[in-house]
Amino acid sequence: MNVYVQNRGVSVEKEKLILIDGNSIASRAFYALPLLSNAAGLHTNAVYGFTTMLLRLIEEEKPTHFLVAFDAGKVTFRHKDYSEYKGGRSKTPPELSEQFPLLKELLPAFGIRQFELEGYEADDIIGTLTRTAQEEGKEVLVVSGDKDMLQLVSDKVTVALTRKGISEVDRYDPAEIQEKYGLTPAQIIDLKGLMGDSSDNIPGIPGVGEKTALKLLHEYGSVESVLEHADDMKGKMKEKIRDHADSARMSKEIATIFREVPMDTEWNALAYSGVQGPELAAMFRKLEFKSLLEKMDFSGADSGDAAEDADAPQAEPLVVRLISEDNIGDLLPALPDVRSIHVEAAGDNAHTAVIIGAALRTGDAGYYVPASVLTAPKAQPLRDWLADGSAEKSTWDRHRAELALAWSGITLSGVTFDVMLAAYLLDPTETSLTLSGMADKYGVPSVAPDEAVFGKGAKFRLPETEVLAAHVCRKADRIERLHAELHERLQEVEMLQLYYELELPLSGVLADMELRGIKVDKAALKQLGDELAVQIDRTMSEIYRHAGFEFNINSPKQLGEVLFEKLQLPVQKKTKTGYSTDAEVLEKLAPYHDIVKGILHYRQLAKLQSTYVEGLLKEVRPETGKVHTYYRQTIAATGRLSSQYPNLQNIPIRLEEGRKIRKVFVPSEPGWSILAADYSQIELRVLAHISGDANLKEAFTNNMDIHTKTAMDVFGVAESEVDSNMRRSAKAVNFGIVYGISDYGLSQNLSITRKEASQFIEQYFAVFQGVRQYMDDIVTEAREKGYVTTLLNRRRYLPEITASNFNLRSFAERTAMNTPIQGTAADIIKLAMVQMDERLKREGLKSRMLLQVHDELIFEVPPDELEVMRRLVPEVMEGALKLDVPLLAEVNDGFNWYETK
DNA sequence: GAGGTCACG
DNA sequence: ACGTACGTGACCTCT
Repeated sequence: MNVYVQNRGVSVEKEKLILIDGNSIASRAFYALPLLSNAAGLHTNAVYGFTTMLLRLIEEEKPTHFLVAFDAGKVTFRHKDYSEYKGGRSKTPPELSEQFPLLKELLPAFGIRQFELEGYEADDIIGTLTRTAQEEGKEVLVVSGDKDMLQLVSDKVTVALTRKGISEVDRYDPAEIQEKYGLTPAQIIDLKGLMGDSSDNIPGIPGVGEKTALKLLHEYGSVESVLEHADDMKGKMKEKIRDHADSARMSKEIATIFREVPMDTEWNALAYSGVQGPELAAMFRKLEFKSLLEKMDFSGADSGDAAEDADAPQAEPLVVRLISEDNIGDLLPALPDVRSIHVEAAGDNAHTAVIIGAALRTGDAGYYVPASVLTAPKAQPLRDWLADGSAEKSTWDRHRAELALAWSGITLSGVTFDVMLAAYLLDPTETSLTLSGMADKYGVPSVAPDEAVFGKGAKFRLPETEVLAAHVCRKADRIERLHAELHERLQEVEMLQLYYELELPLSGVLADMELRGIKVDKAALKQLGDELAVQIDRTMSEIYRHAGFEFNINSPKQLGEVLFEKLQLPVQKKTKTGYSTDAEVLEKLAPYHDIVKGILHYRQLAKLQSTYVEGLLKEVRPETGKVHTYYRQTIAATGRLSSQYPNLQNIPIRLEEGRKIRKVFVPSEPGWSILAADYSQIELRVLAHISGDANLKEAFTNNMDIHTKTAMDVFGVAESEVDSNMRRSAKAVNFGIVYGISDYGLSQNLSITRKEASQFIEQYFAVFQGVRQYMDDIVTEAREKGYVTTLLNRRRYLPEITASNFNLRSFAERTAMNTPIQGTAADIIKLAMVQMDERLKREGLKSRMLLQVHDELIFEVPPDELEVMRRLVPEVMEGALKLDVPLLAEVNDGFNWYETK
């Protein structure tokens, strides 16, 4: 809040000091946030949380004075009085302690003073400064996660305590402490004296918790007074207080913040005059706080290239030439010199993105061509150049550019390097894959983030033409620079083949598939929707009848109230925010009340209606009657594709009601067929290959039913003795193996005890010893190298594999086991797609590849090619990559997607 | 924008 | 003891 005081007609900002307990806030942030880390492997989550808090405080509080205090020294004066102080506290995890140096480096960039003194804790420093500030009549805000700080509150001193994580704080003034505890700030130490504090190993009076302590204080006022009146109490309480009187006195003393730390308390020494822009930007870059870099917009208005810090490379000024219909003649002679281009288009969905303009970078200038000029008749030579496969250019996201241009009737080819794809291969877990971010990450001159130039969401605006042109040209320039840099890095990690022979060609294949789209029978889909509407209506009435009133079934909150409060059904599971009502819970509740079946049915129908009928209908292009999904090649950490607008990789199949949705996906030409081919057990075959397990390899070489074979081995029975239950268990074990098995996960999945699950796993490893060896080896390898790879050398870094936190480390270990399997399967089908595309072209077939769903490919096929495609597709898929076990692809066709089963 | 739920491999 | 299976995207509610 910004407080102004009228002072002789001039508004003068009131002085305000913020004091932060550095250790407390860093540790709250550390435990509240996932364990982020930067490319150098340094963990940064506590620093990140700290940073967001600083930014918020500066923005909202407008402090004039600022200091962060830290604990210093392992032994404080408190230990002299009480040697057990903070005993039993688990020591600071290394992932947190390594962040303190970063934090102490960050604060100067914020322009914030910091202070620590051997033998004292942060709260003593803060206590001392609040005392002197208050004596001078200054206003203070103390920020901490430690309730002890409340003793410092006064009419001048407010204490803000973090609540659930660090995103929110509760502010306390004397009135609020009175309201919440019925105590004065000074009595907070009495409270501690009585109840103790297990986290600091302060004993208090055993058996006295917050409730009792408050009751005693409300009656007697202080620890001393409580002890004096011990005789007035009865029974156990009397004994407890008498037996632990010394403990209570000492606890109170320990909890009292020392406010006479020998230090400089000069007010002016704490003055705060704002952040050090370039230093802060440099720190954010080092820490890889990309979202903050973008939000802060360090580029400023003076110069577009001002974002660099001292050590970042400077770009020489770029000559920008604005192209119009009148001067397009100037551009044409320069085309042979163009090295990189950038197509700027607005919108997340590449198929509907609106082209803003394009920049072309030659040796000595950047040319900016607005969209209106791109499509003008006079720009035909430019469009011919864009479509010229022998005119080589590099891009950022060639796939997206190709789609956006195609919908404006412009062809893009000749892309020989795509910076975005390269950056993805170098780190497929990169979550904000932006050109601006990659420029900073890989040490080429900065470029402003798009958000800083355009704004985001509803605030999206085109800046004036000169600014826009300069920005897009600068992007083209950075693409050229990153091309050289990333090519070299790909070479260093031996990914050139993966890049040039698989990912880059695939991006073109994907664009072609998506532009073709798949035809949707809209009338049939609407018909399905009408039928669903009737059923949904009926199911809703039934649910309301059981409940006795109407409510929003879609609201988990309202549904929870109905089930667990109104109907008193037994609570099975809680979520962060309340009762869990997911399908697993509802299944368990079904025997208790008839309403539950209705809800399960309603959920199923509602999902189909909203996502697969209404959602899909919205995505059908009126012009073509088709849906054009947008495959994303740089999202999944394992190398898989993902699909959006609409997602065609999660169309229902498991339940018959949903599976009917597939009937509306039809060929785009009359008389043609849909043909689908899927890999059989590709992940387990991959596992057989990379683990080299003899038993597993033999099973696939003999083309056995793998789940039955697993059941035979795990249960030690003959094939004829494997019943459906045994096969089901074996199947679950196989899934578990692929996911990086744990006994707990398997026990959940099979509803068996952990012990039984553990025995299954043990049995499995006894007969598939090569698999066990692989699982052990891959985790060790991940720990040693910091990453795992697929068969085609796709790489995924796993910094958390060495975490001291059990959960984080276990997660990383399961990922180490799973990623080579899932990722190699992704490599294989991607290879098949590139090869399939070539074969279709080479053999002049009219059949078209339409979709990929992780382990299957879907085509539309004219009648006269059905026979050849039934043979060709499995042949290409099975031959995509040679493994130690055969790959098997099964093919089916029909007149719609549903019939390909 | 986050959280819950559920669709797929 | 810790508390999860691996990888995604869309829709809905609620803050």
